[in-house]
Amino acid sequence: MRHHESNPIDPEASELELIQHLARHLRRGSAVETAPWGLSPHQARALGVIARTEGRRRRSPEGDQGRGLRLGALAEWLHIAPRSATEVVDALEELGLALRAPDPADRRAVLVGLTDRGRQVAHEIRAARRAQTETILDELSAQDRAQLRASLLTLLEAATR
Amino acid sequence: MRHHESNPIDPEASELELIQHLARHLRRGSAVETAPWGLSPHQARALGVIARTEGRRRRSPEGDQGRGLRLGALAEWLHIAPRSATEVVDALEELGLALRAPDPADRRAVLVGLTDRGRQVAHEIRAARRAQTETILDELSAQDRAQLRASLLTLLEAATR
DNA sequence: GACAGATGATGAGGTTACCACATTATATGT
DNA sequence: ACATATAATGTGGTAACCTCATCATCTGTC
Repeated sequence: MRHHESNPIDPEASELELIQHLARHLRRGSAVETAPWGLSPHQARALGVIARTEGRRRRSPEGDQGRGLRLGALAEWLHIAPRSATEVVDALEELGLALRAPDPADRRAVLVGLTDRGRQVAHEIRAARRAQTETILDELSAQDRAQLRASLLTLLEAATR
Repeated sequence: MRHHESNPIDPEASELELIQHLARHLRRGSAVETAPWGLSPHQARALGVIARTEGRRRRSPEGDQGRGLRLGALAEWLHIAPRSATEVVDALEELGLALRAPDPADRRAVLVGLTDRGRQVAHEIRAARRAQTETILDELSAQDRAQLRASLLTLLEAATR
């Protein structure tokens, strides 16, 4: 008798435990997914955040100046300690995807921006990830999904209080 | 100007990203929570799984024999590699909460069971965790919560396929 | 009933994603 | 002008995983 039972789910697990299981699987999944670019999931996430804030900071007509996100701000977006942001930026810089530049407004601070290649990779990964993400999320109806998002935001708020 | 902005949530984050944020917070939270017993969250989870399977395996009238969960089975419940189950059991054994015993049915295998203290700690932690968990989950209506559970199970299935 | 191949646990060694604390440079309020 | 706060980072650590190799044991087949 060979019952494989590859993926048992404890029926007594709370919703929070399910979230943790799921997060683990997602991490594994996205590790595979971002491997082609040589990025860990964490690095990919950071790249994405930098790209998005660059995007939000609409390209002003001329200047490259002013581009960039403070390390501390990146840490906040990623919900990690500032020290950990340093690390992830180190990695992205070594990969030639990000650049540090001094903040002209505060010489203690550092602004992180993307290289051209960084922007390109961010774009590619975003597309790939969106595809894979949607594959999973498409299991839910739009309504369920909206509901899920709302619940998650509620829980996030409760958990961080 | 001191805008603290302690907990920004990226409006473009997908539901899956929210799940990952939340999981991280939960891990931190439960680290604090299980600290009084000197257990990491991971260890506490393992303890819980062992306790539950012991529970399910209803105490047969007489014997202590037959108690215990294979390491491999524990790994499956926890969704980790067998090697990692070895580690967590090492830790629980060192803490005097679990015991290894040879499986009479297969001499390669090892059965993990709880010590009396292990059972007690499992019980205490379970109560404490349930309280804290409920504090968070109580932010949701019963209906939202059921809906959340259903969505999570759907996603879990999709993610592990 | 012997033996090839599968399986259970574990040793060895590695990685990722964090953390706190101390330090240094700079900024800021009084 | 100076105490205090803040930004990033060096140092050093941890938890929670992993793979691959190994060894003991089991199982099916001939």
